[in-house]
Amino acid sequence: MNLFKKESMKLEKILNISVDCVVFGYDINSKSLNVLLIKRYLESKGDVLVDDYVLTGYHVYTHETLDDTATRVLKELTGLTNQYKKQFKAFGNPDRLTSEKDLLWIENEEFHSRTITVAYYFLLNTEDVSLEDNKNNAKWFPLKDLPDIGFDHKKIIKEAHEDLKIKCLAEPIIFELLPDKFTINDVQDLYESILGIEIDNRNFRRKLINKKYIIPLNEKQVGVSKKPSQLYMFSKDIYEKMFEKNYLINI
Amino acid sequence: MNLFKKESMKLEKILNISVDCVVFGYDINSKSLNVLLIKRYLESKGDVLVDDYVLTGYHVYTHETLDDTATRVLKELTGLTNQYKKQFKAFGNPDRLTSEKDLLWIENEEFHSRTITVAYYFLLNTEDVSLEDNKNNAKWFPLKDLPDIGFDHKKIIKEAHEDLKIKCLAEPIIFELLPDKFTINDVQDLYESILGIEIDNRNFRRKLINKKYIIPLNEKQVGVSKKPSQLYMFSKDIYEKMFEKNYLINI
DNA sequence: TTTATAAACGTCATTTTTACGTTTATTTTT
DNA sequence: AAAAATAAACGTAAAAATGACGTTTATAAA
Repeated sequence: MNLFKKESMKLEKILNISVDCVVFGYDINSKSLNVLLIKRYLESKGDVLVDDYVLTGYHVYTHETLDDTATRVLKELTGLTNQYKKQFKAFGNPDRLTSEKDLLWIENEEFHSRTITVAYYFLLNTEDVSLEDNKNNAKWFPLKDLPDIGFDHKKIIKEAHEDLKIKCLAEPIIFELLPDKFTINDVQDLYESILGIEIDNRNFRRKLINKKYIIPLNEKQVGVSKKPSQLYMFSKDIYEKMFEKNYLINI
Repeated sequence: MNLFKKESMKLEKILNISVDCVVFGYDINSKSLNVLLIKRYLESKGDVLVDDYVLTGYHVYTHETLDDTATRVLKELTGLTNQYKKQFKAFGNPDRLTSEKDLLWIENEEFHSRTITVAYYFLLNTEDVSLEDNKNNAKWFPLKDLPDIGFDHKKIIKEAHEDLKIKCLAEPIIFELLPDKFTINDVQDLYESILGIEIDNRNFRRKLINKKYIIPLNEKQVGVSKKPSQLYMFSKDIYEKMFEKNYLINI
């Protein structure tokens, strides 16, 4: 988006179309795959009417692309702009926002109950996000221990996770969730978190170390008790240069 | 969709949301992967204003799911209702319907220029569709030799094809494009059409024959010159029973 | 100095893939 | 009726990848 556009065009929302973002963040210390959610709270006359969490999202503006909407939404919540982003599905069931809580919430907001949302997921590592004084009461939740979630966002998170599972097997997007310098075990732990499986460390290590784009650094972990492990980085450049589509039919 | 809904609810279109369908059909005789397109023709005072092809699609009704819209659109064009269907992407660039021809067309129609479309693809075999006296002038075109195409539908077809390429490597959707009885070479030809690669017949044949869900029939091809080949069928049942998610990390 | 432990390396059998050569069954031609 | 042509189908051996383990090593803590 350029400034010209921003200033000269009215920011006109499309009231029945939104983008919702599943922000996945991996916490390398707790080895937890997390989702960033924002608080939805409404009370009236002392009664708590709505108190749960939802995905971050917003309407699409008439002048912007869906990708731009997603980018904007992530930026507003986290300040980040260059994270891996994938549009994975549109959700448009007529009853998707029709629970009692959702209707109460919508009354207070400026959007239709019959809204179709285009869902994206983002990949980043938890440490890159500062949640100090964010207006939305955003909070990380482990994917395995989600709170009460509004709208149809639980379903959206589940489908994002399914897409991520498939995608991380075929593309090196796993590194988007890790810091620049990581250990082989970090990668394994993350795969195990995403896929919900156990992997043999010795075989996994061999496989990864043999990749030319997994580059050992002249550094080791510091501040760990026990043997500190070797740090590696992922070279996207090398990956892309050596990449040739592998048409392995695997049915 | 049930009759009750159909009769009691007004069919109210959401004017800025549509579903477009990329109908892939494989023609086993010509070994051609085809796309079903409908004619878009407009003239005024003897001048031909618009004359090209587009995907079949329609608005989403307020009371129906996106999946239902796609199913409805396919049925109206082909009469078919049980084909493999996949929602693969939403397209919502603000300029996606703003070429001169598109604007002329839209004037005559009942939808917004700022429409977001949710794109699906369907898989079937060309022979299952009868195009006799269809109102839309629908026609099959080889994916490799598409005509002049309106809106952003060329892009949509391209992305559908990319999704199909990836998907057919990991799931047995290839059989959705073939007749019930097929030869090993049919499957190979189809993979080659979709992926645009050449496959070693001897290795491919061995691989496929060893699958328990590829079942040899007591039948051979008839009416071919040269050695007639063995016919096989695909058993979805067996596939699903023996299936266990294979978490092969392939990056 | 010893101990505990996670990291890192090694081995071998099995399976899968790759890259070819050969045989077989059928139709068409002679 | 035999021969020729050809697509279908089968076979083999080397190389690569995987799976299932056992062993060694480097470090911090005891």
